[in-house]
Amino acid sequence: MPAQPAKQSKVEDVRTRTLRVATRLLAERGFEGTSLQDVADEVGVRKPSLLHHFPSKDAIRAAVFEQMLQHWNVSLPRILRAATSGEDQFDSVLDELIRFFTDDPDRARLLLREVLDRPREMGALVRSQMRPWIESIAGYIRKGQERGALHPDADPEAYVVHVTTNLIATVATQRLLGALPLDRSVKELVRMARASLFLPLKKESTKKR
Amino acid sequence: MPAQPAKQSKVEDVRTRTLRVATRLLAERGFEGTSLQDVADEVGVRKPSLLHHFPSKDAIRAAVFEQMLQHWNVSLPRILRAATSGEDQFDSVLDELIRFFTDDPDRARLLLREVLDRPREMGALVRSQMRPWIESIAGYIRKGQERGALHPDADPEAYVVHVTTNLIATVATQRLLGALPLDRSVKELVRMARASLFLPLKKESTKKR
DNA sequence: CCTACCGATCGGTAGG
DNA sequence: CCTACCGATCGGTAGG
Repeated sequence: MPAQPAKQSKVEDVRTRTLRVATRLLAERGFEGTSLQDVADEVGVRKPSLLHHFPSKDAIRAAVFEQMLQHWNVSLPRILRAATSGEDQFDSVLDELIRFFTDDPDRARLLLREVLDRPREMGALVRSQMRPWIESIAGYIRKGQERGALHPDADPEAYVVHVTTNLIATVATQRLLGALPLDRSVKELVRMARASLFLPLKKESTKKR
Repeated sequence: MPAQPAKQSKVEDVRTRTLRVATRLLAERGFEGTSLQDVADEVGVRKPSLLHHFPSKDAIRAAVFEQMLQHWNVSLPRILRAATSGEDQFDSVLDELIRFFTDDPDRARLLLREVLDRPREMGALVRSQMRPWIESIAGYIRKGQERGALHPDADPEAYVVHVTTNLIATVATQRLLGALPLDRSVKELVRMARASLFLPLKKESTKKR
């Protein structure tokens, strides 16, 4: 039965379990609120064993964050593809964005904590990694404005940032506050995003459909 | 020259200075990321002196938070008055809300951290303290919907929560990310809030003005 | 991946 | 408001 070689016989190795446990604890309690002992206890090893797999506590935080960035880089092509495809560009992009954060709400909490705890580092990361994505979406909005299909006074960059910020904050604080059901919050967020971007249909313009 | 009685001769007493310093540090670094030593150093006293004025570190956090709630309770009547006054109800309420958080961005950061760190306690507080305010504003929105002046498919409670959440998250992360200027972000937030609530003017309805 | 241990710092107390 | 001090826990290392 244990036919696999020893190196991969474990269902899930310590490194993988550490990342999974640390993601949850760092999202819930923050970096300073999470001790290596907490992580070790839930992983099921002794504290020094963690530091065999990661050189320091901060390296665990960095690895957790990078893992999230890798998930984002997997989702990003789908988002940008959605932005160039046919009709439902807007809903497709927003759906992918919603999926990314609702798939694992810890992503939203982790991101929010990083922004609060490490503003300079996150600012640099936004400028280098997120900016191109924001500009890409903002570019499509500008084209829509030139076609007369979108609100001409919308500020494309600020709009994209707001929709994203609102989504992250909503997902991060949702199950925590437990006030409104998440699907109801997200539905209203989508309605607000649409209503504040699309111009109401006039009788003249669109002919097809 | 030192004509004042000794009891109030200090420009600012230790308790007041502690609250001011702790507000900033707790907003910037969070509860677990701030030590009593950090606070004592900036206040300019020894650590045990803080614990003469406050029974514990958690009591300092609670006092800082309650001070913010008191500021909110000062602003709240102005907000609700704005909601019942004449024409510019919407802008007045939103202006007061914007003023509350931009007056001291640490309020937004503190609130966000509390929601992340103490979800259950904050959930209870929202339900007991914020709910009436949310319902009040949502009530005005419902009336507007019945008059046919506002988007009929808007979800009033979810709408109010989203505008507030977005404002808090935007102010909290603003100077930190340093991407868009705050006034530009806030301007777009107001535009989005208006455009997603008010129906575009039709030719028939309004006669006065 | 373990036991054993390190110096530093934590929140908090005693006692004046 | 201070000095002196407490036990507990922190991240991390030695060495096997």
